[in-house]
Amino acid sequence: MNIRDLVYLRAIARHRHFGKAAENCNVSQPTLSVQLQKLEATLGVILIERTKRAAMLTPIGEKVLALAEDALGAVDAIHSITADASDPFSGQFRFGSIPTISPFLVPKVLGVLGEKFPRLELVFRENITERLTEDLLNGDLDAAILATPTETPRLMAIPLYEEPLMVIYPLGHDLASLDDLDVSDLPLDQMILLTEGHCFRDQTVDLCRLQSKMTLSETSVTSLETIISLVAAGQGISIVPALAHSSGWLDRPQIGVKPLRSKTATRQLNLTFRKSSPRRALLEAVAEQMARVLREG
Amino acid sequence: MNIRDLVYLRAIARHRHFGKAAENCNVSQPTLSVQLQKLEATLGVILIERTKRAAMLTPIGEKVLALAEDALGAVDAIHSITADASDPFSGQFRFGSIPTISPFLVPKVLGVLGEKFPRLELVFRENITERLTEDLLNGDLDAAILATPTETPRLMAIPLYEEPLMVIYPLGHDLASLDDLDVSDLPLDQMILLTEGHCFRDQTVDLCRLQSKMTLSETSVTSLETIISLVAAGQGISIVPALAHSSGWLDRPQIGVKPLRSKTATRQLNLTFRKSSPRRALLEAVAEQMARVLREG
DNA sequence: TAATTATGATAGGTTTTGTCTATGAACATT
DNA sequence: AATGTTCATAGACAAAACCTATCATAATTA
Repeated sequence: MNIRDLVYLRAIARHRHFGKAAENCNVSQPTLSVQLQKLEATLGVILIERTKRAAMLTPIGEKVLALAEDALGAVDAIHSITADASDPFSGQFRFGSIPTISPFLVPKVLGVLGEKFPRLELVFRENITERLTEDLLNGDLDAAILATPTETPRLMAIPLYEEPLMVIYPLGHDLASLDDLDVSDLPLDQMILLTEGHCFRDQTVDLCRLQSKMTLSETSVTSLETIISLVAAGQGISIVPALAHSSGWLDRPQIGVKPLRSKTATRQLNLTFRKSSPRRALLEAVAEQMARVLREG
Repeated sequence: MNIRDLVYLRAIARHRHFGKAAENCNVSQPTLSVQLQKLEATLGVILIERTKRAAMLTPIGEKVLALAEDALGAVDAIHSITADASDPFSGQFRFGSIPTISPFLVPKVLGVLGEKFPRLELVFRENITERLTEDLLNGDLDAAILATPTETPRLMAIPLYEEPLMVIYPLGHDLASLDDLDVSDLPLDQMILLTEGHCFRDQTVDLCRLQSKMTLSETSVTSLETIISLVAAGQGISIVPALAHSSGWLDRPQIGVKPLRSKTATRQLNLTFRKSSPRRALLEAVAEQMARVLREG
């Protein structure tokens, strides 16, 4: 059976006339005759009672027509939702980011994207890199802002921003007197870290292990906010992403902030998504907006 | 768009794999690839995100699939109701008969048809010939038991029974002494007739005008039952169909019954229906049962 | 009653669509 | 690097839909 046949049936039922129905369907009258006969043959039932005066539905034809209208309604609905969705900048856009980025970036990004792509329905989800990657792979997420290069073969990334890292310390700390900080200058035993699972912890730890021989502290907390509070309370020092500074999170009287000199003391923010994603154009446009927000603040 | 394409979409969505879906649909994998691409092209939307690992639905694909399932459900329903209805002795059978037949015939006919055709859903409607003919023509009725030959060109009839006519009179009436009655023997001024619209009135009047010069009475009532009551009360005589007699309606102590001698004093009962009716087999079987009931009582 | 008109069915040929096999390209796994 | 898996592409072939021309039958009109 063909959807076209159901359209023909509907037309014949409405016009009660093969010729007019054919005209309405933009086909010839024999086409309609033949196709309806085929439909009737496949169903094993006479749907239309033919007269020279009027073609009328049989009782079973009425029932079939009612169901055909249901089917055609669903098909029409498919056409209408896909017509809307053929605009690449419409529909849901589900993206995530990691906890060490989202508080500084996402509020602004949501605002800008909402303004630039008003037909886009934005859905945001915060999680650690591992979970976001899973969600990307199984299709629950369209994109994620990550700070780690994509190792998963099915994913790819557009670079957004190379973010410097900053040292924060209590104002009275020895570090306050040094001008140009390097990792080797840091008292690593005083370092407050994020707990396992945060990619930013791994990056910090790698950086320290690479550039300093001092033993790392084992103090760890679950959020940058807690780190900042502890530093403000004079409980240690830490390394935080520059965005935390430019977003005003470090504007506290008890905290000093200094950049790290090393060129490797940065993290690379990327917009990561499936290589197979059919929404490349949208993803690139979104990445461009995000990069602009990051550059221009 | 083709219903088959929706089946393919569903299969790919379920198996998340073109090859397995193709196997499931009994077609080759390229067929599925090509057809899905065509579907996506006509809709202007990517429905499936292809990976070497799994083929997964895009968000719009999910929505389209949901609607496709609706459409396929309706199509399945069409197949299932038509499979049931392909039995010619199933479904609704809507028939009617005129008031001067139905009380004697329909109770028995309903019983017999219900027994012989248990899958048939019988719907009965009593009305005068004119209304029944209208209902036949516009398709609201499948058949009607009428006592008039079909004049309408689009209708045809199967003869059921040639029914004699009987004279009824009050027991003390003059007619009681005559043996073999003819219309010309009847005192037409005492005749009680049915009201206009009943074909049986017309037939009676025609018969009397043809075979007698006496002026007809103008007394008329709306039912045979009233006629019988009036005759029983000694208010006149009448002509009634033989079925009224054989059905026991005339078994009253005050009423005498005699047949009319004339060979034209009969009415022909027919099963009338549209020439174009697609249910010829059923109609003929039904007519046969009705004729049997009429013959065998 | 006969001619005319209207309607749906049928036949034969053309175009469009669907399907197959064979093969290719991209990626994942060994 | 080699192998295997997966979907896409190409070209040939088959099926289906469609069109024009024509027919048969019924309804209408002369």
